[in-house]
Amino acid sequence: MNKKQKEKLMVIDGNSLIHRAFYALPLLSTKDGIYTNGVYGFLTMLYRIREEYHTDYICVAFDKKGPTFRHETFDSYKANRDSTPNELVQQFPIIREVLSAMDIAQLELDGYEADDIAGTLAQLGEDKGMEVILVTGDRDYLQLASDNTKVLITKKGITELDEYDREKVIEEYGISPEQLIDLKGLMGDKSDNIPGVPGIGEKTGIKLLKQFGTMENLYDNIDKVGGKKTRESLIEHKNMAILSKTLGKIIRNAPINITIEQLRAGKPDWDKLKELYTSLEFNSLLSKLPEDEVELEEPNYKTEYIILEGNNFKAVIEAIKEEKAFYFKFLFEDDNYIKSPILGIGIKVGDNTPYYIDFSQNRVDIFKDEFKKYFESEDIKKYGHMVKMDIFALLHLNIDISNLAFDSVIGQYLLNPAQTDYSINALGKEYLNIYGIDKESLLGKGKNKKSYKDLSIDTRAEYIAQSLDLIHGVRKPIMDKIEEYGMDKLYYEVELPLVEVLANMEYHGFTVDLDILNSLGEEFQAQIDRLTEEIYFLAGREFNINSPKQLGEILFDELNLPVIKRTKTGYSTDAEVLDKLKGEHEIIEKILKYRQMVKLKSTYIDGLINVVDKETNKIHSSFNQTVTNTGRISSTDPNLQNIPIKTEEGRKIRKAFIAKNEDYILVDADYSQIELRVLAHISKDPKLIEAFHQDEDIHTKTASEVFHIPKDQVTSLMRDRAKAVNFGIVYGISDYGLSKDLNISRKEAKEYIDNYLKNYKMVKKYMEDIIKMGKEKGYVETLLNRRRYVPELKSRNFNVRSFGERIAMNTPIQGSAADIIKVAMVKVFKELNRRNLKSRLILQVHDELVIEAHKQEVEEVKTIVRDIMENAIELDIPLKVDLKTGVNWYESM
DNA sequence: GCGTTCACG
DNA sequence: ACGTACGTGAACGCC
Repeated sequence: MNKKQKEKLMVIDGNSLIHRAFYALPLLSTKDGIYTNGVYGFLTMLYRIREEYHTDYICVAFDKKGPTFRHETFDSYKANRDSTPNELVQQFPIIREVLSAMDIAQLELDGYEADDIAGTLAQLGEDKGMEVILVTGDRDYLQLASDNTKVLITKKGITELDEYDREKVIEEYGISPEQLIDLKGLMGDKSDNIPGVPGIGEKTGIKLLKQFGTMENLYDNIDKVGGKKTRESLIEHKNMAILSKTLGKIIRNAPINITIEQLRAGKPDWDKLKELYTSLEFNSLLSKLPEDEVELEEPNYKTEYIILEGNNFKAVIEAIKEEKAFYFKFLFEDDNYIKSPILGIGIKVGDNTPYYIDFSQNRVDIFKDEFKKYFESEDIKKYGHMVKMDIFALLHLNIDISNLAFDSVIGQYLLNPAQTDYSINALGKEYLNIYGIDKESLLGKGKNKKSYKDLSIDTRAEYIAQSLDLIHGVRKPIMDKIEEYGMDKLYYEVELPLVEVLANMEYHGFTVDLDILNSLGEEFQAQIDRLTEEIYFLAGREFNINSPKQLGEILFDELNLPVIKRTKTGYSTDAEVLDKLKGEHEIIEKILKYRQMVKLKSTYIDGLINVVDKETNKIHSSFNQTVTNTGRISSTDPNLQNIPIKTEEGRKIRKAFIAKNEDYILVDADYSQIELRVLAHISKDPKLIEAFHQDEDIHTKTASEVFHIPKDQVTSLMRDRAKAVNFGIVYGISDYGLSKDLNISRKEAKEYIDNYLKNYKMVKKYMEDIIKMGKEKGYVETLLNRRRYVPELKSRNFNVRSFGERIAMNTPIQGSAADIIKVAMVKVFKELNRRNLKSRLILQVHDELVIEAHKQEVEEVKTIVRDIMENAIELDIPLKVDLKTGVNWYESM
């Protein structure tokens, strides 16, 4: 069957929500005295709801002024209602204007109320097989709840909503949505002045309906009603009961003249909305409007440039010597600089017009002859953007850069590590309001995307020149902020020098043995083939085991295994679920094994073989310095930071990672428990500090504290659990997370955590303080003043806020550990160079460095690396490094 | 292009 | 009452 996503319709009761907003908020007004609290509250709710429930169709229903059929049926309907206060009446036209600007349909109907419109549209929607969402503050709507219609009712205030479907109504009231109409007939409704039957309230009403089902059936069997008084009242007020039921029933077939298609969510008039929000002084809503329109995206900056031909470099070189600094940027054929030839270079000095040297016709040699010494000069500063690319090019040209003084990407990353676009155009927009030449308009996209080499030399020059102008423009504002935030040390001593280290790691690469990868691949493939047959046999048919959807059908529809968990698209079949199903069917273990093997084969065997340079047998990963929110480095194409180690089969892949030739060997240095040591230092917890000074086994120690038992009686199960507790502490603990990890009850998990925090009191205090500080300042910091902003801490949404709290607890720990190893990397790199050693740093895996060491240098390298890593940053606890050597990465770990 | 799953620290 | 562990990247299915 075609399971197309159902279309969704939302109907909002305008009157109800505006009333709710008006009474929930203080009487706000603009400086001109226009009351706005109802409008503001309504719009806040509207934004909130639309964020959570994305619907294809939306409309707002209003009550029509004047009498309705209910007044005609019953004179005193709503007779006791206070009239709407004038302060609120004024606000209705404003709301209507805003809704028009949003292009949201508004419906009203002579003789009917908003709920009748909602009821009718819900019926129409359900008939068309849609999912309907009704939003109101009026509990009478619950009679409309069904399997396909959800009713959202405002709880207290304006921010929280309860969601009801048929099941939830039954759960809460014990009777069905339809029976709520009968209930209203029996008990009446004070606010609408519907009388009902005197003496019958909610309790009695529900009891009666549970017994008799409907009001009609109740009267047919009136003798069976227990309680003399109730029975007599029912008989006496039978007419009123029936009338009340009629009044309370929401109409589902009102004569509305509209098709659902007309309610499709349209395109807002942004200018009009901006004008309205400005005049209403809704500043928080202004920020929800999209940034200034696309029209400004046209380039608004004209670049000048000079193309250097022949041998006339005198002017540039004089300027460089005079200024003692220059901006530079290489142009590659395409963005993948690791594989791509170099096309040319741009150079700019101070405010001067940028120069461009194209490398066609061997002009690269001329460039080298003229400029190498300035790149290598310690006295001349170099400024750039994404300088790692440029250093990569310089390494190709055998130029050894000195005095790198600015990289705009690195600067901006420190100012805001959460940013995703650090392109020079993005920075130009942010700092200079300059909209530069768009790369896409230059090269196109998709499969017809051009390469820079398809561009004329003039276009190449203009493009590079503009980048240089922008780098020049953003340098000062970025550096001012770096200094203002106290991050200059982190910038100049850690991040900027690290750029060169990473470029060298990428350039050098990690050698692999393809024979080993190939033969492991054959082993894995044989297992996959065998498992595939077995799984097909056990399932009774062939299917795509790799498709979670098809696998779900086999397991839960055909084999009828219990459903443990669902994803938003269907059954979940992840390892956690399969683990719980292990005892239920022998197919489960086969699937787990199959998944593991497929992962190893496709990602690590085929994936790695794909990226090996077949000339040199080397893999050149990219190490990205501006991706993570915490300060860690990431690795792509391929990711060398997640090569398997936890299972023996996977771990064997590391046998393929080798030193470049027989004169070399791998040295692997990893920090022992760096994050817990950092926690000890930051929290200053005396017990934790003492434990590390004694070099105790920290998980055993934790187990003995948490389980109140001497260390020599700690079992391996206890140690494993304590280890999980320690992880939890580092991640920002929650009993739920720990209980899931250990497969224990939340109560038990909470006991572990409480015990931990009772023992490590300063850790507890750290957790509380860091959350408080993060909330006050808006960000948290690492040991070296690296910042991460945590706006989530101020969220009113519990989940978002809790997430913020875990970020606040975890980031200083994870980020400080990242600071430490970065410092160590820079120092190791410099020291290997200073001593003119042949050994090279080739990989970092968060708490581990891999060095390809010359065999004659091994002992020296080990001493250097240990010394530098253990003393990278002075802390209250010792840092400990484990060192191993081996002919491959399997042996050296 | 997004969702699910799973590899690592 | 709420309902998740922190940080990443790649392969694959599916639309």
